[in-house]
Amino acid sequence: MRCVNLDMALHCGRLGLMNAATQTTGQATRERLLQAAARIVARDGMEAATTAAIAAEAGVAEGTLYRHFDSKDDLLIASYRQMKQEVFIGAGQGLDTSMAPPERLKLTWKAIYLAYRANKDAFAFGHRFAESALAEREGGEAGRAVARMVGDLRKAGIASGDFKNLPPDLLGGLFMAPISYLLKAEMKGRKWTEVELDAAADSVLAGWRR
Amino acid sequence: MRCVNLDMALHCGRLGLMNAATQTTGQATRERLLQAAARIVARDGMEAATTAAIAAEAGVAEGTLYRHFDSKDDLLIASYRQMKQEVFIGAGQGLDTSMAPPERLKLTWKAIYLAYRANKDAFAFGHRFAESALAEREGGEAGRAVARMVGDLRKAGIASGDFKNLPPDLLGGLFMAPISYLLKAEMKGRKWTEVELDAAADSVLAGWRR
DNA sequence: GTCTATATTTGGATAGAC
DNA sequence: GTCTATCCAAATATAGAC
Repeated sequence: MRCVNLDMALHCGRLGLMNAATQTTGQATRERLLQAAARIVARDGMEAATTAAIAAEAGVAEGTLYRHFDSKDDLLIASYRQMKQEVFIGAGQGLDTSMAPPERLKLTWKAIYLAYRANKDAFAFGHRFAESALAEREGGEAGRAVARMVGDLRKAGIASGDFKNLPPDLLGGLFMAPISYLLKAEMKGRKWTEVELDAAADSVLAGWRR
Repeated sequence: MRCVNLDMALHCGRLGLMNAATQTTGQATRERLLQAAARIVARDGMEAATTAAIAAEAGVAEGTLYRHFDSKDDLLIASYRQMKQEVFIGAGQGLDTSMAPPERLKLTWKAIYLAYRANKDAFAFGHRFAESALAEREGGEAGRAVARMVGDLRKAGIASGDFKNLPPDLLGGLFMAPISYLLKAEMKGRKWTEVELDAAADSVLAGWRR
């Protein structure tokens, strides 16, 4: 049972009655705050991510938040960076970079799509955060991993003569944009079949091909 | 000179000193509120669109807002619908539906892109609004015009044998997603050349082609 | 390191004069 | 229809006990 609000906190034994054993949970608390923030934004939007809501969702007191972060905004930014990191570690695993670029593009595209789909909360959070004014304070560091992945792919394909020689950011856009679009549709209830996903990957590939 | 804050309002003669001639500005005030809201969201994000900020930007008192809208949320929704309406009226004008589907796709794609680019505020506002929790209350009515435009195009191209027979929402996504992506990049300072835009339109077309 | 309690500011919305 | 003045609730952040 998770401690998500005051009532449940009673049952979880965390109402000012901590002993020496439970007091060394500093890192764990920080972690719970990061995840709580992401969960709330994903579920109810940036506006809903108040300090009170985040603390309640994490099962800690509001004041505790400020022991781990300087401000609410700092917490949200930290949460965003961590999420991006985790999703792309997952997506990058097991991708063979030695195969032919067209094939590799399709597999990479699907891998990123599936990584996000496996964690829709992460995607919803990321999207909402990115559209908020807070994104400007983040500095864009979080997106660098994606850019590198796509950039490597592009180089290989241009070298092999498979892909158009277009700027990396343009090809990156043509690659990532449909992923976002399809995932947003999924969040609204649309279920894409395997065939449709494959067709989408084919279309992205067709857009890159010479 | 526009009356955007209290100081300027002094010079514009609107501090409780309205006469018979200026009192019949009901519709104009409503209009200014709609535009003020959009401008603030575009510039500083949804979080910045407080009743105080909107009223100040429109050059009216905070209380006046509630003479024209039931709530702040209603005002934002109304503003969003009006913006979508206006942008797509602009984009749809002068498009020849009798030309060959591939050519027509490219021109339509560019027309929508340019319509948004001509009014970046509208695009920024639309995007931020769409990612907010408020979007769920809007009902999706605003997007129907786009769906129809793309749907007609798809039918013509399938009939002529030019396009793949994929679901309308999938093709719609492959069509619209790059537009959003490229515009967001422009808002961050990237300038797309004519050649690059044409290449992007070609890629979208390639994705639709059989 | 966490909690409770509280200070302070800001936000949405209303009342009533003109 | 608009303004001024105000109410009330909610939000961020801090203080101080344990």
